Amino acid sequence: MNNPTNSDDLSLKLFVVLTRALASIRKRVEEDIKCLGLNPTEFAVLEFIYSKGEQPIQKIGQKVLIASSSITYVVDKLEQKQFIRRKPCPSDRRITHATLTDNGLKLMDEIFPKHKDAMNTIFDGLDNKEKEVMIEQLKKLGYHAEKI
Amino acid sequence: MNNPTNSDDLSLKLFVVLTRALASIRKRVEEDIKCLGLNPTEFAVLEFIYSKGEQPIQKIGQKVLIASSSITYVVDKLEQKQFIRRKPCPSDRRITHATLTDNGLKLMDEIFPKHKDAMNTIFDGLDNKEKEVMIEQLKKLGYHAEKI
DNA sequence: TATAATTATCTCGAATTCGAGATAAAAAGG
DNA sequence: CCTTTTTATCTCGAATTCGAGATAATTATA
Repeated sequence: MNNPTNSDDLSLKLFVVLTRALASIRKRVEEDIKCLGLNPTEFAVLEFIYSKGEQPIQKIGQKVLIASSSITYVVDKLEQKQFIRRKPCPSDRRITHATLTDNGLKLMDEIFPKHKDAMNTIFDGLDNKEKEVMIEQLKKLGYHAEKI
Repeated sequence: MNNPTNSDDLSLKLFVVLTRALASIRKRVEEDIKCLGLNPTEFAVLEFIYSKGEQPIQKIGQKVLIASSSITYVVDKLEQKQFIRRKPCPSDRRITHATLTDNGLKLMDEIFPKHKDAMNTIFDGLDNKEKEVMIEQLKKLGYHAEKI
């Protein structure tokens, strides 16, 4: 327990535990989503447009952390599934917006509340206070890793 | 700050922060590794064999959390790079072990200490006490998500 | 023992992601 | 106004991962 070599490997161990915990969590989140014929990236894109309204494709990519070539692919898929539509921007012809179709809006109105419930179930291993603490600590970790 | 709607979305927020923090961290870890011509999965496989000695391919897959078809692919790559070698198991002819080559052992002897240093730098946003707390909380989260 | 179930690995095709580079439009600098 | 730089999106090919199913060996069961 208080083995002196322990502190050497705390970072390694934290990395492993972090990776595994998020893998377990993702598995559950994915289960919640894939029965709708969506993968996590597609859901994240819909979620972003749902909360912020129509968005330039490039902004979406930044938000869901994927490369520009990948966001093109995801938007293609969502357009095929009729959940979003591309809409050229009148004031800047480089920009294409993605906007929810009626279909997409109806879908999100229906599934988003359920999704939040599912998330609360998945994260029920911690109480609210613990979640708040972990959010702060993760931000610290993330900021630090970002600016190294 | 103490907005009453806050607690509703704590799980959602924790998921986002968790995802982003790990993404930032992974970017750094990947930088540390890719200059060796390895990707994170390949490194994890080498790390596992390095610490545990030669292992059945299937055990490696379990440890690094990838599907059986993927571990075949990764072991192929590492064999091409001459860092590991396949070795049939004499007592069970279904099993193939993967073992480090001299090359692979030399590589790991050289890079593993450096890797640990890099990890300590990456995780330097938290002190040891905070890391220990986070490890425990993440385990709770992971166990819970696992057994839902 | 013969049959069924399980286990370990592999093959194959599909899905998702990336990076490099193309194209086109807008902005900045002279 | 012309050139250069930046920005937004897309195309293409490669890398990585997965799931379904094949094969072969081992173990369990009738």
